[in-house]
Amino acid sequence: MVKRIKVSNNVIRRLPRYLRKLDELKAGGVSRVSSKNLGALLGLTPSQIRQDFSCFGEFGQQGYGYNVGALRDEIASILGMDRGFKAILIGVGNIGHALMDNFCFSDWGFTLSAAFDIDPAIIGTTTNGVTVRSMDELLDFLHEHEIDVAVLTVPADAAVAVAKLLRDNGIGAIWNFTNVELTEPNSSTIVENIHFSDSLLSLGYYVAERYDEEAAHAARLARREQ
Amino acid sequence: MVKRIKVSNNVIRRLPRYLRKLDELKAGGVSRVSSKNLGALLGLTPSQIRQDFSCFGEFGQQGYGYNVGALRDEIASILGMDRGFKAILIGVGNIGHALMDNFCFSDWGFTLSAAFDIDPAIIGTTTNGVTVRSMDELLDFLHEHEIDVAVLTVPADAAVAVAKLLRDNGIGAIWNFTNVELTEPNSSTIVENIHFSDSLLSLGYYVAERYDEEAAHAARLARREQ
DNA sequence: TAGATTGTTAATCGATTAACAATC
DNA sequence: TAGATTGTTAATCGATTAACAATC
Repeated sequence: MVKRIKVSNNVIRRLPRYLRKLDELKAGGVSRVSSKNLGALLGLTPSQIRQDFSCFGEFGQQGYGYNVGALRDEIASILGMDRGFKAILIGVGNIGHALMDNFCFSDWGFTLSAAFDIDPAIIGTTTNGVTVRSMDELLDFLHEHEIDVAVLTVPADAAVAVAKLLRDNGIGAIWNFTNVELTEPNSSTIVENIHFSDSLLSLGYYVAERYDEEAAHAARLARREQ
Repeated sequence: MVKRIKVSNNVIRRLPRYLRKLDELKAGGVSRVSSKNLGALLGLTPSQIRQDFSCFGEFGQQGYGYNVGALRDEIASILGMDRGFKAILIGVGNIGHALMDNFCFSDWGFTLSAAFDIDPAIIGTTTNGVTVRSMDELLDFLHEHEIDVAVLTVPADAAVAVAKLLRDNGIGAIWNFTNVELTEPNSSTIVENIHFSDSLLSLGYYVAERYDEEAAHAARLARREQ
C-alpha cells in the first residue's frame, strides 16, 4: 500500500470503523456501497468518506460507488492486517488473562506469540494455546524472536519500568492497558492507550452535562409557571 | 460547575489526562503548576492548556500559575466525579468479571450498584461485594433504582438487543465494551465506546507506517551505495 | 443516453497557536 | 518594583464540507 501523504490521526481512527461496517455489510450480502450510504450508516458526510479514502488511493468507480469486499480488503491492508504482526503480552492478571482468553488477536492480523508474568502460580499455565513464561525469559525471547508489539497489562506501579525494559530491548510499539502515561517526549516508541478511566470520565462529563441541561430546562419552565 | 459554552470533544478528552497528571503531581508533593510546566509534562502547548481551562472558568492566578490541588478538584467536578453516578454492569463474562474484580469504579466517582447475567452458573456469585443477578430481575431493578450508566459487556451478538432494552427502560448512557456500533442516529443515549480492536488496528497502522518508512529509507541508502 | 457517484479543488468551519494587556 | 504567568483576543493552521468536472 502506497502512503503518499502524512495522514491525520482523525482519519486513522476512522479506518477501523469503516472496516467494521464493511465487514458487516459483506456479511449481510451487500456487495456495493456509495459514500452516501456508508456515511448514513456511520454518521459521516459523503465528502468526508471520499476525502478519507483519497488519502490512500482511488478505490471507487464513478456512477457506481465502492465494491464492499474490495474496499474492505484495501482498508485491512492499510491497517497492516496482512502483515502478520507478532505480539507478546506482559502481565497475566485479570485484564491480561481476559485478553488472552477472549480477544481474538488473529481476527485482526496479529499473532500472540507469548505471555509473561512474575507470579510462579501463573507461570506455566496455558490459555488459548499460549503458555505463560517467566519474566526471566523475556530478554532471551525478545532477542530470539522479532516481536512487533507488546501488550502491557501489568499493574500500574510496574508500568514505567517494564515499558523501559521493552523499549531498551527493541520493542517499537506498546498497546498500553495500564492507567499510566507512557508517551515519552524523547522516545520514538509507538504507544496506543486503552485508558478505561479516561473513557469512563469522559462519559461522566457528558452525563453531567445532560443533567445540567435538563435542570436548566426545568428551571426555565418553573419560572414561566409562576 | 457552570458550563457557559459548548465545549468541544477534543477538550473533554484532555480533561482526564489533566486529572491524572495533577493527581500525580499532588502525590509527588507539588502544589503549584504553570501552563508551561503542565504543557511540557503532557506534550501540549501552554496556550492550549489555558484555552482548555478557560472553557470552564478562571482557575489560575497571574504570575503564579495554578494550585495543583484546587485545579484537580475543579476538573474532577467538571467530570462529574462528585455526583455519585450509579452504574450497573450487564454481562459477567471475562471482561465483565475483570472490570468487577479490578476496575475501581469508586476511584472515579461511580458506584457499581449491580451486575446481571443470564448464565445460572454465574448468577448468585459475588465479586467485590456485588452479587450477580439474573437478567430477569433487570427491569424491576431499573424501575426501583435511579441508574445513570450501564456498562455493556455482553457478547457481540446480544449487544444491540440489550442496548435497546436498556434504552427503552430509561438508561441514558452506555459504556460499551462490545465490538458493535451502538450509536444510533435517532437516539439521545450517550454512548462511550471501548473498542479494543479499533485501538489495536490503529496501532497496527502506525507500526506498518513506520516499517514502510524504514524500508523506504533503507532503499534510498541502497541506491546511493550503487 | 440520463442518472449516479466518484476524486479533487475551493470554501468554510473549527481548533490550535501566538501575542499581549492585565495583574499577581 | 521586576518577573512571571494568567485569560483572552487575534492569527494561523488544519480538518470538514461543499461544489463540480469527469466518467462509469
